[in-house]
Amino acid sequence: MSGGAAKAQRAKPAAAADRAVAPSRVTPLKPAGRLRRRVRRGETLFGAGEPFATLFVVRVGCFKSLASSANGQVQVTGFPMAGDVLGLDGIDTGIHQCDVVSYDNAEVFVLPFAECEQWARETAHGQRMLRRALAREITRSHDHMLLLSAARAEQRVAIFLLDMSERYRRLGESRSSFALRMTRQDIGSYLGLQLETVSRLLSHFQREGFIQVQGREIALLDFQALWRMSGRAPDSHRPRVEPILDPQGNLTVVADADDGTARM
Amino acid sequence: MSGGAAKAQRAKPAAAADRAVAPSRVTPLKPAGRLRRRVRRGETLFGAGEPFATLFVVRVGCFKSLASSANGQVQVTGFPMAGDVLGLDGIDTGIHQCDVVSYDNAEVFVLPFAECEQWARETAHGQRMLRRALAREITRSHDHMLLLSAARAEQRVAIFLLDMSERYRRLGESRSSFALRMTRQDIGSYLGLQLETVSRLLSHFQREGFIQVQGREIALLDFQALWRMSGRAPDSHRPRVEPILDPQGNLTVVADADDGTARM
DNA sequence: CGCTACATTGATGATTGTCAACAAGTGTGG
DNA sequence: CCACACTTGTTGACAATCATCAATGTAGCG
Repeated sequence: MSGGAAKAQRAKPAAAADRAVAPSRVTPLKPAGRLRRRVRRGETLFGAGEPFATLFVVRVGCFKSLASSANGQVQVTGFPMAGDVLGLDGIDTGIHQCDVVSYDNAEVFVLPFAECEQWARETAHGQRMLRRALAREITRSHDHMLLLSAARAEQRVAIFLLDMSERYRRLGESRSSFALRMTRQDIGSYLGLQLETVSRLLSHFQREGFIQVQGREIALLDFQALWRMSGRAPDSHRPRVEPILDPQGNLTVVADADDGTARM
Repeated sequence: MSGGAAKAQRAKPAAAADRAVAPSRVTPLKPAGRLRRRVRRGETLFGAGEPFATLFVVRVGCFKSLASSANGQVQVTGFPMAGDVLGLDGIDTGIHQCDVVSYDNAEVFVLPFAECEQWARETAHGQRMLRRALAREITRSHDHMLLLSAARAEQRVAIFLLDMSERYRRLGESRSSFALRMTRQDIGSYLGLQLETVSRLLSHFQREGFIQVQGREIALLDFQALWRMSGRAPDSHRPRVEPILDPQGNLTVVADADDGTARM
């Protein structure tokens, strides 16, 4: 289905390739930025074991990424949303290590990895982008490992809520009222908890007046209390990250003034 | 001390740089491979918050890497040993996110990141090496996250023992008898357990006859039983990784036949 | 409307953390 | 050489957190 749509778009890279230089400093990424793929609710963008060929950048929608161990257990490792890069896990071995499944009818940019490599080789900015995407994934993992090994259930859920809030805020939506896309089970898997524990703690937070819950509709009422529960400082800002999407949802690159080889 | 030694070696990159082409297919990496740094027992190779300038490859010794969260809690994220790459966590932000501390009197290769970047830009192999080092870190993290969120204490310890065994084997040492370098507390931190739990389970495995423990001296007696405890399949081999050190402990690169730009 | 997936809540127990005491090993200084 | 402090490791008793099992409620969807 949408796999067919993707194929149809993949069939015309040459056509996209001959749009040559763009003069502005911030330019849409070409030709890769032209390739898009729609992913329908519940559909798998790529699966573990499949050969790795392209990276993706989420344009709209929310996904879950699943890491599965040899013995067959599965864990949600993240909830990629607009602006996040997908597929990095395949770079090492050439085989995807994760499943990525869409919660919504989503749309992603398709970045054939061969082009990414060339872009990285030819431009300092491309190199930096790719490398940072990888490194950020590492620090993200470390943060999550800390949560999984040290934080208590109450903290985990509070951190999850604050994290989602912050991500929605960055996407220009409300930070205090949003609809979660994922089930309690997926949240639990992500946080290393059982779904019942997640449900109980959400109810608990609601009784305390910190949040309001109605199924997947969440309203954060008392950020200070949530920060207190989370055991973190409210000002524990991650270093600022240059967004990969412009406000219109287009893939952008910042051309380097000092980069003579940047001629894509 | 060892910082001084490193500085003295850093002072002569030009001298090393003019050794031109090596004819063999496997060549020592130059000039970066010439730079080494000694790290003494208990010394910090680099610390979180320090500016990132170089990558390291462990030549001899065993380290622990520590991730610390904003609220001050610390977790051991790994036990880097010979052949492992250190410092990748600094690439994203330019600031190290981890502390890395040596258990032994160790020695590392110093790879100034500017040179790594150039190497990556100029050679396909360099690019691949760097990217794979990053991506491998990601899959390693995912594996560990699975362990932290799903495995029970018994499984974690069994997995830890089998993992250490496999790593010693790859370094050419015995896979069934080795001396751990780290304390029970560090093992516990790494596995998301209390030190008492680690100690108890080691004792338990010994009573069952799976292993023999004498402080940090470990002998694995029944691999099959350990695999059973671990809940994993014995054949769950990670895809083979080209080693970064040759048997003599020198840093090596494999020259690409198909890489015209590989002229370092 | 009924099926199905998802969510909530309660009761119970297992796993593991916490606290505490003690043993063994190591290094230091008198 | 011994006494001493200090770190590390072991083991036990107990408590707390969270998983498990089970029942019920609710919302979406053909």
